[in-house]
Amino acid sequence: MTITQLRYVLAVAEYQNFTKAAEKTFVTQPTLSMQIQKLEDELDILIFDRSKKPIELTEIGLKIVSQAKNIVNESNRINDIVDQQKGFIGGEFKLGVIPTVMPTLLPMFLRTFIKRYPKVKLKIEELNTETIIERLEDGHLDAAIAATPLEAENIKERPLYYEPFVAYVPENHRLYDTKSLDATDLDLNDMLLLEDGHCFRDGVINLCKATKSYNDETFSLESGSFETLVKLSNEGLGMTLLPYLHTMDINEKEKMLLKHFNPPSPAREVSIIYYKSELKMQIIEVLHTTIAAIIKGAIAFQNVKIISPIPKN
Amino acid sequence: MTITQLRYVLAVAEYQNFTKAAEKTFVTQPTLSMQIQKLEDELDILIFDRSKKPIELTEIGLKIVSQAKNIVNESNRINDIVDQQKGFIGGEFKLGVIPTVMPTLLPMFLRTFIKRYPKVKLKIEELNTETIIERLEDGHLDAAIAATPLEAENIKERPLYYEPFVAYVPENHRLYDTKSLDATDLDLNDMLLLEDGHCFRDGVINLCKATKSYNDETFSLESGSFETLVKLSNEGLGMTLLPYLHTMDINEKEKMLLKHFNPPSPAREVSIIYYKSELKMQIIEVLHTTIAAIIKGAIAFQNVKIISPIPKN
DNA sequence: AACAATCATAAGTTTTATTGATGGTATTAG
DNA sequence: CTAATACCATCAATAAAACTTATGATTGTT
Repeated sequence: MTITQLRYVLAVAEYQNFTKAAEKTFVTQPTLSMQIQKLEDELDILIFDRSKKPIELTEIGLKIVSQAKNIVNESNRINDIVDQQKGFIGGEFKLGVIPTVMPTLLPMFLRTFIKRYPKVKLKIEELNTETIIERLEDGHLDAAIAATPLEAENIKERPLYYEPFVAYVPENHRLYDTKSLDATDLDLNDMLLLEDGHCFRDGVINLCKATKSYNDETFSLESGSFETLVKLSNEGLGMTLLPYLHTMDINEKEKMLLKHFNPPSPAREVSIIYYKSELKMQIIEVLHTTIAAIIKGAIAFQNVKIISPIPKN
Repeated sequence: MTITQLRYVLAVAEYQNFTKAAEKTFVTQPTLSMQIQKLEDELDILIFDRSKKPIELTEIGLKIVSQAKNIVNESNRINDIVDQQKGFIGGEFKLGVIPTVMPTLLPMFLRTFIKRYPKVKLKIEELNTETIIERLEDGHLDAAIAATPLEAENIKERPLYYEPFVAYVPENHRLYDTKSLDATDLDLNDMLLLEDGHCFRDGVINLCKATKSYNDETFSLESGSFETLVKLSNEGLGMTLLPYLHTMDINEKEKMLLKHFNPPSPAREVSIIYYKSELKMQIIEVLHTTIAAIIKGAIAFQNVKIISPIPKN
């Protein structure tokens, strides 16, 4: 049994296909066939049921894959240990970012980060929370930035900042003349939301549900970007909520229409999250430090109430 | 990096000597030199400081060894998984047993066990508790039978049975005429003990200390076997304590001199113990079942008070 | 100074991993 | 029903690696 063989097994298990797995592991298909057979011979069991299309794991194969992940993870950690000892911060690092954080946070810290840690080859991908968790678990992401708390079993979280929700209330809206705004004033029926799949949408729904009953079918208009949401709002289609950082780059006229909540303002917790194996922890560490430091200049400390990003019911 | 290389590193770290490590891993010394150098090159660090005699681990080498143990352990577990799936109970199994359990317990279960699990190649070694813990931690033992609780960090315990202490009181002893015997009646000053290093000795000392003050220097006579102890006792040199199972094979005349304690009788807890990695757990499982079942016929359930086998102070 | 112990190096051999070519089988499209 | 396709296994050849024996270098010991 070799670590290489275990890597091959993991690849085939993932792609359910020897040919694809071979590409991903940068060897030819016969190599995979032979090495996996060799392992199967050595253990005197079948890991894959090749009669099924696509290929399937056998009962014992499932257990072996699970253990193989352990072993491969633990062996990857040797490199981490060495890097840490050398004080080396570098190598490829795959970071996932949720859509509603991507455009505001990234420009703020990216320049600083790559200047400070030029040896880190950051690969950033915009993904929704669900996909992020999957990819953290299968090792396709090293870490991610998402709204928390997630209550995901194998995922650890380290909060970066707390971003208040800010209301954008157009002139014709029932709340336009309200001097002071509370979360309890919100009503899903006259509010514009992001389209399904955004955790910020779920956060807002949780926020409203917490205070009012609502009718599931009245969400009439939805969009994928806050920019569109603001424009739709200007057209008199309802108010909307924006994360604080997004309110910094709308124009002056529109800024007049922003209403901050009375403290404790509803807010989302934005964290760097990573798989429990804690691989590449040094890089996660410096990412955390860099982002947390930069955000401190942008969001003043406030009394906030964290809204869960997970859809309830 | 290969699992083999990691095994070599562990061997050299253990024996602090390439030549000896080579023997133990069944390869020649140049193989070790080359493979370890190759790993060091790949990681671009030095694992061993070869200038020291005997050879020493570097700072980073220490961390790598610790992680290598993880990896090797996890990879050994693959075989366990396969065996478990196959329902196979077999292979070499190294069991340590403390001296005061060895002669009574072993004859009781060994025949049954090897008959029931003929594929298990049991290697049994008599060792004191301290050595047992070391060997469990470095993987030279798979499990052991010892008096518990041990409060050893990386060792798990599963109690097998509770063995009462029985007093052997010769005719001239101050307690000879006592009808009912309590732990509080004991005094280290007129008692014969096993020589230093036996945990049964420590248990007895704990038992006495719990009730009476004592003088550390009065232990005048000590022996390595209960048989000798009984004979010395017959010579009028004091009473002694025996574990219950040892009282079953002394002669009839001597049996008259045995005094059982009033309940709750002081007793030792005898457990099967193993390293936290839980390798070869299937065999540990069946050992536990076999021994516990057999002992049930020999020791009736009693109200007992467990005495710690660990020397206090 | 000779010796022993111990690790490194070198050269040659054996073993293993990998590849490109090909074959067999099941599935799908025409 | 046949041709095409997708996909894994097998084979033979090659490249890479692991390992061995022999030997050298260094260090500490008698």
